[in-house]
Amino acid sequence: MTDTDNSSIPERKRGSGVKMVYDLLRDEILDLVLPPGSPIDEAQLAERFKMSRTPIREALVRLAGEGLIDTLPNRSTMVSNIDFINMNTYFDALVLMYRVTTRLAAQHHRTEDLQVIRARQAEFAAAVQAQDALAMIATNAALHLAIAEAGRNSYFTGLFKRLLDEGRRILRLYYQSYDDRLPQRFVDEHEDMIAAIAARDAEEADRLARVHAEQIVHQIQMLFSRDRRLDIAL
Amino acid sequence: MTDTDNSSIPERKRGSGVKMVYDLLRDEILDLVLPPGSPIDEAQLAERFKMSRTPIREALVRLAGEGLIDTLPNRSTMVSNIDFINMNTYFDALVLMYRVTTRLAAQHHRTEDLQVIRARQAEFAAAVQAQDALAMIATNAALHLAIAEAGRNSYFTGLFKRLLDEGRRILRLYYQSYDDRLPQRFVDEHEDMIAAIAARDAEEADRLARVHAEQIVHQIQMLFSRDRRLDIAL
DNA sequence: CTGTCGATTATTGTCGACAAATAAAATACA
DNA sequence: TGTATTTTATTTGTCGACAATAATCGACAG
Repeated sequence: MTDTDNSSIPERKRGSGVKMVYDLLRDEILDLVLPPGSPIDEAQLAERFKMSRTPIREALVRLAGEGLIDTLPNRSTMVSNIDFINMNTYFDALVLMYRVTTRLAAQHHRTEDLQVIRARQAEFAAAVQAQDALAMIATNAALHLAIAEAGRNSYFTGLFKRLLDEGRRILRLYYQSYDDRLPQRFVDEHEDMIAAIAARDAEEADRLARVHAEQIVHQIQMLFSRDRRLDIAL
Repeated sequence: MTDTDNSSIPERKRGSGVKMVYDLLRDEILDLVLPPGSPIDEAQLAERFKMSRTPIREALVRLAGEGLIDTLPNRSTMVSNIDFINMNTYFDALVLMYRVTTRLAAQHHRTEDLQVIRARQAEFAAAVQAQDALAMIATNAALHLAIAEAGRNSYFTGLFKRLLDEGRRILRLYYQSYDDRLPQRFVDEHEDMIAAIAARDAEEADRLARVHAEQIVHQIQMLFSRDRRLDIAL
């Protein structure tokens, strides 16, 4: 698994290595390619990327800043665990952000925003049709971020993006539990939300977003209460 | 300003240097000791703290991750500017967090939480009495964080803490504009909020928090629209 | 006098090596 | 045979030096 051919990229630009390592590790962690608890070895990464430990270290510091890896002083560093204990508090925050961003979108969107939103919705529907779990996660996030953008509050958008990223691992578990048979229902709910936004009905948009979010959260909670094996596996 | 006597701490423990530099720079930035735009020189800091550039660099990476410093590649790094353009979006987020945390506190607090909250309120009142602006910022944040803790949602508490930290520089400008003659009104509003929490009246707690937050925001906006010199000064 | 080009300089990004710290292994001892 | 202690090994944290890059300064042409 360590024999990825990187001999084809012998030349790197100064300063690009950190970002490359950071992005790659981040994706691998969030997509559960590196499951929680996986050891992160600096020397190994240094060899793999043909660079010194210094830039590797910088990437790891950034990942640690986002809470994606845990570093015990002078000892090993590993992929951080998914916090199942505080999961409900996370979901509360997620529901709130769903509501707020959708409500603001209904209030402040412009006509051109709707085109972007509908395009994202079409992509999500396509992912659902194709039964591609990873694409569903990505396009769903893109759709809701497009809605958030239409709300014209960059701060909320940033918070929301952060929140979605943090939950990506949980969503990954959720969607893969579906075995890629998937919820057409989400597509319909999205359609209703978009309609409410277009009608500038803030209250209805808020309500629909709440129902939509709580429904997803409820299903995820069902999954984790039904299937305790996941706790052991991680 | 660079001749702080650090000769008295010749011995540092392995790994403590990064945290020391990080904490110090963070405080200096947030308290406007290092105003926005101040250059950050690695070599200078290395000499000042009698350590290599490597740990300095790690501290800077973390600060950059929080957006407190801006790093242009291969060139200088400086204290980041306060984002006055998106300030209103920040305030919206702040108001929302004030409301949510206070509402949750009314719903979920335990009796022992109230003791902590009242202690923080007393400290805030003392800071107001003493006309100590920095202490007011700190104790006000501590009070609202205590309320957030009582809401029993660690995720919201974390978000709120982050938000308050990010706004610390703006609040610093605000409070110092008061010339330390200060709003007894805030103390009273806090009292009302605490009473609503104690009575477990979520709606009233939410309403009071909203009024409280919007009132502060309004005053800050007044300050910045009245006093455009601040834009130039930074 | 002004603008462009090139050399100098200053600062960052990266490297390889060493030192400190901890865990694991090996050894001594009861 | 089991436990305590020493030794070894592995990995992290730190250092000083070097390489790359952009700003600065100055020479020179217009």
